[in-house]
Amino acid sequence: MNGYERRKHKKIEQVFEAAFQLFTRHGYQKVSVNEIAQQAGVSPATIYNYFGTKDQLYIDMIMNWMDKQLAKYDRILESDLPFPEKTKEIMLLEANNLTFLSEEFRRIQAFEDRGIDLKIRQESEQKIKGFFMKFVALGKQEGYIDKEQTEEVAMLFFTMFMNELGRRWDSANREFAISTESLMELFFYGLAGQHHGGEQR
Amino acid sequence: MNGYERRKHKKIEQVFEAAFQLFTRHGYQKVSVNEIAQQAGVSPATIYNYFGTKDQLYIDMIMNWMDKQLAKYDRILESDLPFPEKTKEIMLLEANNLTFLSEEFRRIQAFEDRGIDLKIRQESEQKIKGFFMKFVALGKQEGYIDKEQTEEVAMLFFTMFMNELGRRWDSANREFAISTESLMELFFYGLAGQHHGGEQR
Amino acid sequence: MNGYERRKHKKIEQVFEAAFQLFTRHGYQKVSVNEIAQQAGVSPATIYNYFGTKDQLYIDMIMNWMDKQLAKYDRILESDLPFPEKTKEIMLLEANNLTFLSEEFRRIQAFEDRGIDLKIRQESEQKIKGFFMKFVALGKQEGYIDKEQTEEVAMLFFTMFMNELGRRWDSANREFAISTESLMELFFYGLAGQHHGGEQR
Amino acid sequence: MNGYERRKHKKIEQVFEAAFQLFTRHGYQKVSVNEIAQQAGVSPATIYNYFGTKDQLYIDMIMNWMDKQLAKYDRILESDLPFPEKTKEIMLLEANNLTFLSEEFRRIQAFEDRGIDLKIRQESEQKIKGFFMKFVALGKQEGYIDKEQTEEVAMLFFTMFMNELGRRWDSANREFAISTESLMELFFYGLAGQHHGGEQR
DNA sequence: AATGAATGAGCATTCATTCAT
DNA sequence: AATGAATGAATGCTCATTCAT
Repeated sequence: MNGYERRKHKKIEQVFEAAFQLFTRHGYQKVSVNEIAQQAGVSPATIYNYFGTKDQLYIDMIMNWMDKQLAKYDRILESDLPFPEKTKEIMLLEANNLTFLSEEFRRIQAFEDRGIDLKIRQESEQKIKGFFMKFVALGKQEGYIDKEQTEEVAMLFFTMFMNELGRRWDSANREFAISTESLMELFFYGLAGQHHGGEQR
Repeated sequence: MNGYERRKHKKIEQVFEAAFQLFTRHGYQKVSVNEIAQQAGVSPATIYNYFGTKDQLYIDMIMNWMDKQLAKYDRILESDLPFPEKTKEIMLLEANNLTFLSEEFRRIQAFEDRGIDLKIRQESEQKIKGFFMKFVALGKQEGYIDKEQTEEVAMLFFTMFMNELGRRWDSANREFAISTESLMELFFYGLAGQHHGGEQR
Repeated sequence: MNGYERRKHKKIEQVFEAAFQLFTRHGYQKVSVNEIAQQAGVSPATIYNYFGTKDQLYIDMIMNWMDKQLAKYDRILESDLPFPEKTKEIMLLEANNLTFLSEEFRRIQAFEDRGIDLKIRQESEQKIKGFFMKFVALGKQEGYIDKEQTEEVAMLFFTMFMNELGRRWDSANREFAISTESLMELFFYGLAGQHHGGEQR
Repeated sequence: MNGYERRKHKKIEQVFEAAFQLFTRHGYQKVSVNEIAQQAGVSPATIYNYFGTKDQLYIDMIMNWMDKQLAKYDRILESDLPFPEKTKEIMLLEANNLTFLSEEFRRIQAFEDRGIDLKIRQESEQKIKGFFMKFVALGKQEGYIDKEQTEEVAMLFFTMFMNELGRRWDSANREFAISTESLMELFFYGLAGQHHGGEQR
């Protein structure tokens, strides 16, 4: 990377950071490109030079952010912790960011019809899936996940929890924080609890 | 109700319906009051006569909608179905609406500081809680919910599922629909599944 | 006046009073007909039944108010006070209303092109002029007004003072109140003061 | 000033001019920002880029205009004319603008509570006061203003005349124009006239 | 390559006025 | 005679985007 490219890269990073902060704090619609430009210390025109549209800036920023997150999770997965600890770790580590991730995923779908570069998306989704496959496989292997469970269902269940945790985290200061113990309990054994027999139903 | 009031009531309902459709389809920010007015067949000024602001229209519409939903759920709760069937029914019946409900709840909090009529909100929240209390009590009584479980945690868990179902429903046409069987299974017995012993951990 | 007419008259008076209060406090443009209707305890439609337009309401209200004011001033003129006292009395009595009167007069001119009933205006102007003629004649007779002075010029001078007094009165609570002594002094003897010789110029 | 700044400055001047014309002709409320933009040959957004609000545009425009006026008056004060001539000159020179100046001053006070930049205002008021001090001092020195007169009262009296002149000028085409001779006479010697003895009162 | 300046289309909101009852 | 309800047109202001430099 020469001088030009380094500066360019740095500006892009500044834009990503400003965009992330503002979008997560106030939502996509409430943040103007000019605000982002100002906070990033560049001109709005520069943003358009790089990203073309506000939508594209948004998407690129998410992708960038997601890559960073997944790298973190991978590191945890490869650590020596027992499975439930890894789970808790990942869930809690960035819980306050997770709502953002999942909600934005849906939003991205709304953009699709505008000719977004699908390759990047699919690539990222591939990465997410890769992470989950590893996660579920590990859980099964260590006996914490029913072997009959498909990866897809487990993935859904896991993200569901992450989302919810993110939500609770966010509003924690307000009404109630949930005990992570109860949460793990629910995660692994459901509403019926750990000690249910099999007689119902 | 005389002629005036009947017409007034009808117009309000038309506005609620148009607002619901448009807001759920395109999101709060993307829908203009004029659009709603047009679709409802009234003038924008009429909307402002009734609701005062776009925010308030939004909130009132949600409250109205929520009341209707809860009435439906209540009816199901009071039916003769077995508990898991009731659960499934409620979760699925209006699954496509549920994302909306839960996401909007959070959004409403953002309005709070603008002097929203708290009474109405609290009243509605009371109703929701009332429904959950009944639901959880029933589940415990019929042995499907661990008696140690608090209402709050159960409530969280339930809404979490509803949200997720709503989400999947929405994108069902695309990649994967989840089997409701797996879902119920997860709901009651968690990731570890129905037949786990107690030996792990 | 029978029952109908009495009620009608009363409503009109209520409207006049509300309109006067609101217009003087907030200005013509900032006050809506609906506000006036509400404060007067009638429906906006009623106002339109009586006055036809906002403009006309405005004009009628001014005329009504002016008649009442002039009646007061007439009573003072006919009293036994010495001329400067009468002058001071009239200037101060309703000083806080005067700004309104004079400023609105100009505003009325802006309405003219919309076919306002000129008769009423001219009639009122006639009354004002009548009052001034009496006032100036009295002043001359008692030696307080230079006999060479025309009525028109004296009238202008007098209203100028009234206006200014109104203004100062209004902002009195804020910066400076002017001494009525200085004012009277200026009124009768100008900037050069009472004791000027004739040597300048 | 480079190319950018020159163009920017020019646009601002265009906006000031359009705003001045329209506001003075039709009043603050009757003129829309879009109209000003159109007459100035810029987009409404440009106006908002520079001024932020209609209120602020208004205030800035007044301040700009006032500075220009005061510069003119200063030049007259420093000329070789005798004092009454200077007075007449200043009063008449821009008489048609004066109503505007004084009336708007009051209006500006109404803006105060909205966080207007007080520094600019105070600075301008300082300038006005500076002009008056000079004016009154000169008048006293040349024997046209009673040495007992305070600056404040003299200032009030002077602006009162300016206002009234402005008013008459405006409606000059209609009913009566006032002779500047009479006016000067009144200004210096009041209603009692130049030749009054001291025997009244 | 980067930017300051400019914009047009759009949005929430208001208000004088009308009309069915 | 009086009104509650309804409205269309207008207004202040915003923002994604473009363009001259």
